[in-house]
Amino acid sequence: MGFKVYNTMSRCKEELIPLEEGHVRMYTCGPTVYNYAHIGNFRAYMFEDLLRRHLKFSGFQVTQVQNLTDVDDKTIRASIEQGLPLKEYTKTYIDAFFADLAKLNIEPAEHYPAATDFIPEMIALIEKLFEKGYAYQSEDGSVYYSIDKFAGYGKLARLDREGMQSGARVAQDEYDKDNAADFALWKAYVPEDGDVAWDSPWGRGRPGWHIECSAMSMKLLGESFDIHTGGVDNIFPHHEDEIAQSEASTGKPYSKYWMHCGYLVVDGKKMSKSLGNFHTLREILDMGYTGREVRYELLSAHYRQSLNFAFKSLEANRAALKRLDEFYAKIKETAAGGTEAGDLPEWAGGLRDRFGAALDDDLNISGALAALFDTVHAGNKAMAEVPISGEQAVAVSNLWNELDAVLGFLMPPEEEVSPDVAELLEARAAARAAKDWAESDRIRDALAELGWTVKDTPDGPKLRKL
RNA sequence: GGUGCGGUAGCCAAGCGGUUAGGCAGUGGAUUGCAAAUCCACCUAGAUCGGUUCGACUCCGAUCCGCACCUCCA
Repeated sequence: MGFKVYNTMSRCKEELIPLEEGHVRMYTCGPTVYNYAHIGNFRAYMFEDLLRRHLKFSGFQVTQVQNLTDVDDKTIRASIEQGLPLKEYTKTYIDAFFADLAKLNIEPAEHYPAATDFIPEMIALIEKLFEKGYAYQSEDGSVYYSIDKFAGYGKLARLDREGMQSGARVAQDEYDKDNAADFALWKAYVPEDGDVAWDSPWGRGRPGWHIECSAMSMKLLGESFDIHTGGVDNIFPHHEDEIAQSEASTGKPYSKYWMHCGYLVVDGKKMSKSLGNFHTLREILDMGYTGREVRYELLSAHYRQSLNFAFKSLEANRAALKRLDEFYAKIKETAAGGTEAGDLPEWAGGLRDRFGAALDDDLNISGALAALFDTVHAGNKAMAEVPISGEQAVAVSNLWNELDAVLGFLMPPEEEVSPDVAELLEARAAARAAKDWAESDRIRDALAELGWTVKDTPDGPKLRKL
């Protein structure tokens, strides 16, 4: 049984069979670097991270490309407002983006092409579209794509061209186009663009939004590749237009599978700047939540489902992670006595298969987590009766590492015990030996203030980070 | 108007035509010097109305409600 993914193109789950055996090439739409990304954006990058990690877990080699959109209306406007060159302006947010990815333990992609580094490729692609008769230049100098020329236009979004109601935005934008729905490949220079412009066969200007993804994906992954992802809001127009540009220029199928994640919502509404209900990652971290807790939150609902963000769930995640950490700590303590990995204890035997099978079903993370927690429960119960051997513990620990390669939140943060904490712990042990409970409790409170819980177990006191 | 997604216990969230999903919270108990952790027990759902079926949360239809997209929002 292979890995089945829901393909937006067919609206069905299909088994993932890469064009090149054993190697999945995927293009994941990345951030527009005009501001800090909000966690709604990271929901998408988190879904892509789970996808790539599960592909690797399943034995595929992965080549992932994630673009950085560093030129568009918003970046240009903001850089001019701040009086900074475009590159300098976007650098801040590109750096912030990578810092945030690291906080969330999102694995880096193989390539992060920036749009402004691929202008020649975009121009070449537009020239090809001219040659093939899909592009035309309007009076203002801009170049448009004629959607009427491309028979497959609308196949991804399943547009009913007749039933389309022109939105307010179309009306303002219809000036020189053959068809109001035609989209820009190249935008002629306007003074508002400042010094952001490139020379092209059609005069100075800058690329349209969709062309960068077509140019960069085909350059780095080939004219046909396996998976293209993004948020559901990208289905139309962005991905539809990418297909039109790419397939018209090459005559070949573009991406084989299209995967789209649902929104992150706050109070039932899409997170957006206009509603003022968005949160950046740094803001959440400043409130004292950890990247790990946010990772768990963003990962714990199925990717095609909308995910309701709430601080209350971050609290719940903290408790759930604590349960996992408690279990793992127990395993590690036992594993310290064994060197070679032995057989898994019976209660952990089916976990890997159950976990993998759940994710094979279009990344059913809930099923995978249920398998994990069931095992923790079974393990706690079994170990309370009969301790496992060091060799078995090593086997469980290895399994945990293997699953963490997919989940990225199983490994507890390092806990370094400072000397004064260690001293307090000893003093408390002495007080307890002398049955001086008042002193013992006082020291426990002192430790709590330093951020540590102490637990008295049959094997002696154990420290845990609060 | 077109297209798509969804409504599951206090909250979050899955699978499944009949057999306990899971997490968090809550209650009672075991354990503990007291705790913590853990275990045991309890609480235990399927928007509404029809239909199919021996049997439906699961399939079909209708209705209601919520959300999103319909030209540069992940």
